[in-house]
Parts: sequence; C-alpha cells; structure tokens
Amino acid sequence: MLNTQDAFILSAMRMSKQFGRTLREAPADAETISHQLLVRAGFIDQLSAGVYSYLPSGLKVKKNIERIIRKEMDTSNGIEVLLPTIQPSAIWEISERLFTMQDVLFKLEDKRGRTMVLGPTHEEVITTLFSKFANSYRDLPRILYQIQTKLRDETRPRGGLVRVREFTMKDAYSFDLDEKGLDVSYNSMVDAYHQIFNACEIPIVSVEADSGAIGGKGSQEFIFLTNSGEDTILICDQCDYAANQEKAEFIRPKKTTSQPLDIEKIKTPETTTIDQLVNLLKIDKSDTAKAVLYMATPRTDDTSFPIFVVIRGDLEINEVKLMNLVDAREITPMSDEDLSRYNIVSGYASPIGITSEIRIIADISITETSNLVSGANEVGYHLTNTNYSRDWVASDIADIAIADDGNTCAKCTGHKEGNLKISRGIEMGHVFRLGKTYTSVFETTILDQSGKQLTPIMGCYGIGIDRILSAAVEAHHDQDGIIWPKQLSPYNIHLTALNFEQDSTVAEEATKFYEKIQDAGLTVLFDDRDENPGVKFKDADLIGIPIRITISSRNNAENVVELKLRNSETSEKIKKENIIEVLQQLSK
RNA sequence: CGGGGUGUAGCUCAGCCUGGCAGAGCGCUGCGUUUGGGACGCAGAAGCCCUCGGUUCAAAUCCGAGCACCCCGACCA
Repeated sequence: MLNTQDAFILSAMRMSKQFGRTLREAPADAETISHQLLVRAGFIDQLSAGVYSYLPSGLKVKKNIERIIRKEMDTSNGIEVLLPTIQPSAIWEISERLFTMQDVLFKLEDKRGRTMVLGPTHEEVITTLFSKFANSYRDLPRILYQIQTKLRDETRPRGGLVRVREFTMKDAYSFDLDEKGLDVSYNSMVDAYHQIFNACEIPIVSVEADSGAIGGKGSQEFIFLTNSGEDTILICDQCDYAANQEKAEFIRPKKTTSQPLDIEKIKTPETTTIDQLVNLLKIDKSDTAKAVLYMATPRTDDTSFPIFVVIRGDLEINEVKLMNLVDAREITPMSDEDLSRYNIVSGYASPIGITSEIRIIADISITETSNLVSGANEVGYHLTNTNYSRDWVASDIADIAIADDGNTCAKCTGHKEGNLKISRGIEMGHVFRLGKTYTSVFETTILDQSGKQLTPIMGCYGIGIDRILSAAVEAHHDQDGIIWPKQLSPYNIHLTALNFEQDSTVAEEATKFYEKIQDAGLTVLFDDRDENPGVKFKDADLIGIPIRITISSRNNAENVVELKLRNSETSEKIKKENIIEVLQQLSK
C-alpha cells in the first residue's frame, strides 16, 4: 500500500493552483503513444533533443518509481550512496574509457584547463570509492546503489523518454570475494528487478544480452516488448530461451553434405551480388559463400586492420558478434582503396588465393556445408565446389551470423525444436557479471582471512527510471489517455467537482471531501476549476489517475458521491458516509 | 556519422509552387449565455515568418550558407 504520508510533502493539489496544463493536441514530433500522452497530460516538456523537464505530476510519478526501487534495493541488501555527476577525466583514462566511450562522453574543461566528464555511468567512481574504504574480507560482500542523473551525448535521441541525453538511472554495483558470492549478489538483483517491474506493472521478458563496451561476461536485459522499442530480440516459441539479436544463437538451416567435388572456374559476368549469382546459376543462396570485407578499429587505439569474413550466402553477418571476436570498437565496410590495397576484387572476393596478409574469419556455416560457390578473386569469374579445409582455411571459425525470425532455437533440447520469433522492445534494465575489469585497473585489493591480497569481483545493475515512465504508459492507456498503475499514479484520487463556481453546496461538499481524503492518508488531485463537466472528465481520463470521484448537485441531492475507476466503463454511486473507507480499500 | 523531412502566434497547421497588408482552429484575457463527456456568442491580446547573407522597386515566399528539431539507418553502459 502507498505510504503517502512520508513519500511526499505535498500530497494534494488543487487544479486551479496547479502549474502546467493539458493539451488537446500533442506536438507533431511526438511519435510514440507514451510521448504523446505524457506531453498532452502535462507530465513532461521537451527543452531540446533528448532533454526534458518534468512537470509537477510527472515528477510525482518519477518519485513513485524511485520509491519502489529504493524499497526493493534496500530489502535486497543494497546501500544507497550518491556519486558525483561531474568527474575528473583522469579516472576515465585509467579505465581507458575516455577513449573507448568517446562517442557518448560529454567533456568539459574547468578554469584551470583540467578536463572533466559528465558521468554517463559510474563504474570508475564507485570502484575508486570502494577501494578507499574496503580493506578487509569483512567489508564484502556489498551492494552499493544510487539514483542519479546520467548524461550521454547520444547521436540520436528518440522516442520521447526512451532514448535521451539526460536521464535518471538507478545503478547498483556489487563487490564480492569470489564467483560464488557474485552469483548470490547477481541473483538477488535479478529477483529485485522482477519485484520492481511487477510493482510498476510493466510486463518484462528477460533476455541474454551482449555486454558491450562495459566489458565482462554474462549479462541479461529486462525488456518491455513494444513495437516502438529500439531493441530487437528473439524469443523461442518452445523453450524459455530469449536473447537480444546481438547475442542470439541459432541452428543454421541444414544442408545435406555431399562428397566434395572438384573446383571449377566458371564465367559469371556482371555478377557481383549473391542475388545475381543465385539467379544466374539457378542455385540456392545456401549454396554460396559470401565474402564481406571490413576495416576494424581496435578498442584501445586508432590503427585499423583488415578482416575478411566468409559466411554462407543465406545468412547475414552479426557485426556485434564480429566486433567482440576481433576485439574491435568499430568496424566499417572496406573502401575501394582498401580493397585494392589488399588485392581484393570487389564483387568477386574469395578466401582462396588471397595474396595479402589478412585475418580470415569464417562463420561455422561455412564448415558445415560442402561444394559452395565462391568468388574467384577475378572480375567476371566464380569458383564452384569450394570446400573449407580442402581449399582454404580461416584464422577463426566462429558464430558470427545474425539470428532472424523463424530460425531454429539453439537451446531447445531433445525432441523440441523451437523457432525463434523476432520482437521489438525497450531495454528497461540491464544486469552484468562484470568480473574484475574495474577492480583490476583501479588496483582494488582487500585482505582475505589468511592475510592474502585479493581482487574483488564486481557486478553492475542498471534501471532506466524515465523509461519505466514511458513503458508504463505504453502498457497502460486507452484512446482517452493514460491509465496509471496504482503504485505509479501521481495521486490516489482524482476529485472532480462539477459546477464548483455555481453551486455553493458542491463547493462546500467537495472541499470537505478534499480534506477528508487527505486526512485518510490518501493523495488527491482536486479539480476545482471553473470548467464545463466535459472538460473536467476529458482531463481526468487523460491524466489517468486510477480512481475518480465526482461531486455534483445531482449527487448531493441523493446524498451520494460517484465513483469511477479509470479502467472501467461504468461508475457507481456510494453513500457519502462510506466513501472514505471505499477509497482506502481501493487504494491498497 | 549516412539518408529523408520540417522550421510561420503558447499548441496544431494554412499561406511559399506563381514575390505585393501576417492567417485559421485550439489555447490565453474580458463580458455574457451555458453546465454530466473538450458548449456557445461578442470583444481582445499575442509574430525577429529559425538565423545570416544574396536577388528584387518589393522576400514568409526565390537563391546560398548556417543552426535547430523529427524520422529511418549506423552506434548505444
């Protein structure tokens, strides 16, 4: 139940005194439903690309989300701290992320010319802080968390509050003695996350994820499925496997292997794409080997190196898997100059007969399939019946293919053979088994029981608070407006007084209820404006407080007030003397 | 960072093609009539037509450059 008395100083508001206004029309650039409704209902206002103000009611929702998160973190042994937003760039040099995260870092210089960054995340600060105060195994395990503004210079903010440059995040960091301890911390955070999303009434799918630039192994994302999301995920229709597309594993469509045949060079004029090749030779895409050339930029410096990727023609390359394999920060398709520098013939590239020093990476599909058609590294010619190992070898054989809708699940066991279904979603939370990446570079050591030095192992856990706001609206609305989940609603009760200015009895009664509701420990938004009933009802629906009660001349005559739930079509009349009890019951 | 689009009143937009007084609806102010689902009448206030430059007797309108914002993609702890 909402413990509103200590949650807010201001737990009631008269709309005649409120700041902000509802809008009949949403701004043209609001595309997603949540963006439109949050703006129309007067919860948020955009200042610039990916930068928003919270208006009073929006702020209340945000605080409610934070209260839910604090409660779950605290009961999961989390300890709240608050770390600085503005940070010396020196600690970002130590972790090398001044370089690797340069694209999203807001940088600035102070008066004396020292460079500072605005924190996009806080691994550096927390590890520095932890090192200072934790010296003994007795100081472990610990889970520290904060709710703090993060700043990221995103190249493309989008979707209202979904991807912004300034946002609020709950980030938590665990420190443990060993892997076993990390498991305990990690699992307790996963449990807390499920509790949090339940309380916020946001349906969540947890998926295996790529751990990205933050490093470490093992991570999962908490995804809210919605078409307006920007993440692509694959979910098995038979087992419980679900993964981000960047990470998703699948079984490649089978090809019957035949005996290796002799290589033959055939004439294929103006056939530079797989589609053209398939048309010309009347074969299937899976009978071809596709060559894709990239220049890769390593994580740690700017010197790029070439990579030659070979994958079966019916599959596409997963660039995230590829980047992880070669430890690259960025990969870009080779330019024509690069191609000629490495003696590669565009459109007819082949791993056979490569003359230059170049790292060749083959997807596992290549080794599972025989007699493939590949380029001849000569304009106008292809080679048929090429076979891996007999004709060429790669430096690496790996899973570098991207999973797509309908692929066979790699995790299904036994007779089940599930298909992966593709969906879009918003990443609401992300948990990582971080490992010793940061405790190593910041030289965090503690003494164990035997007096030996030990490097703690970390986990980190984030939740996007503004995104919860958006997702809650995406998940709970109708054509008239928002329908807030009970625990997120800016107020418990929407009190509507009809003819407030004209009927003094209404004004008296409504004001009396306004006070009684507060005395009962509930929060209330009181529509005491001199507006037509239609306007008041429309606004109430738009704002989306779950419980509405109406005071009117008509109801007064019957000695009742009218109660309507936002998610119900009908209203009911309640005797005045019973209403407070009913409201308390409903607000639980 | 590549591709596309949009900048005119607080909001939604018309006007631009074909240069000639700055417009509408909503919102806002005042008065009146209404009063159970964004009601109506009358009277008002409100603009650096994104910015800078050019063409022209004359530019919201044509030309050039820049900036901002949105969408798709790339990227995204």
